[in-house]
Amino acid sequence: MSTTPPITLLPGFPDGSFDPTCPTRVVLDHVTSKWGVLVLVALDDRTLRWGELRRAVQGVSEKMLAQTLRTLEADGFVRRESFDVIPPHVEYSLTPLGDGLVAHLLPLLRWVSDHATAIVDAS
Amino acid sequence: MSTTPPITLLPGFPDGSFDPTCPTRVVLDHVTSKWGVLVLVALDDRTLRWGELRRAVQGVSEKMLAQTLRTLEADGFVRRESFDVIPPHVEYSLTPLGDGLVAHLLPLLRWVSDHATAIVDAS
DNA sequence: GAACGTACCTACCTTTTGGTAAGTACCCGA
DNA sequence: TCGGGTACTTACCAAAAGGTAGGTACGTTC
Repeated sequence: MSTTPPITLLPGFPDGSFDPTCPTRVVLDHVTSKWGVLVLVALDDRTLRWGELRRAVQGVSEKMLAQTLRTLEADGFVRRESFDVIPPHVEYSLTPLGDGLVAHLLPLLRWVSDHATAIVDAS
Repeated sequence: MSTTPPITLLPGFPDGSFDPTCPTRVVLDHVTSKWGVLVLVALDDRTLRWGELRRAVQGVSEKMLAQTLRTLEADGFVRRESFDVIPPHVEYSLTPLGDGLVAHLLPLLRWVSDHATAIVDAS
């Protein structure tokens, strides 16, 4: 009660999701990075090659796609399978962990997609 | 079939959520901005004052909190109520639209929170 | 009367993010 | 042999994001 009131953390998240050093923050930043959501949702229920991903996630640069994929792969959301053939062939898909994440991202993106026009028009 | 194959857009999102100029992208960027998710979830089911929000969303600077709140208010997710008293008193809460959004953000944050430690440890 | 709390805003500077363009290595079709 | 397609990486630069520190205005408390 003396310096800063110890009252306000966050109900329902007693584990410290709101602590800046918490792993939740790190993972949340990866997922909600500029291209994270789009790449993950693009891979929902299907396997795509590098070039297909680029065309699916319109506007992403090669550099950003590579960086995003590396992060998501390191987190265990995306599986990269490389076939050692002469014109390179690489396939990207979701891991079971990625499936679990995307199950929550899809309804979110759907909701945003449904309301976006009204929201932008109003502001 | 001639230049770039017209095959790959995104199934389930024929409206153009993956077009860089689409409103969905704009709103998604606001919501998934560094502090957007945290601020929105902090306001779930309760009204907070400026100072309470700062303490709740640990690590946010005043500048960023103000900027985030202005964006979310302009989008119609957050309501700002200012009482014209001499020590300033301002309350922030979710609008019905904000409620709808947070309904999807909560399970996402819960999932991330539940898996974050394992994910970070593995990478 | 000095400090503190309220809710901000502004200028300045640094850090991070992201885009562009080029390069790599190999093969295939024209 | 020239260009195109495959899947990237790297260097360089611009833009955006974000932090710090200060200021504002007023009243209450010490």
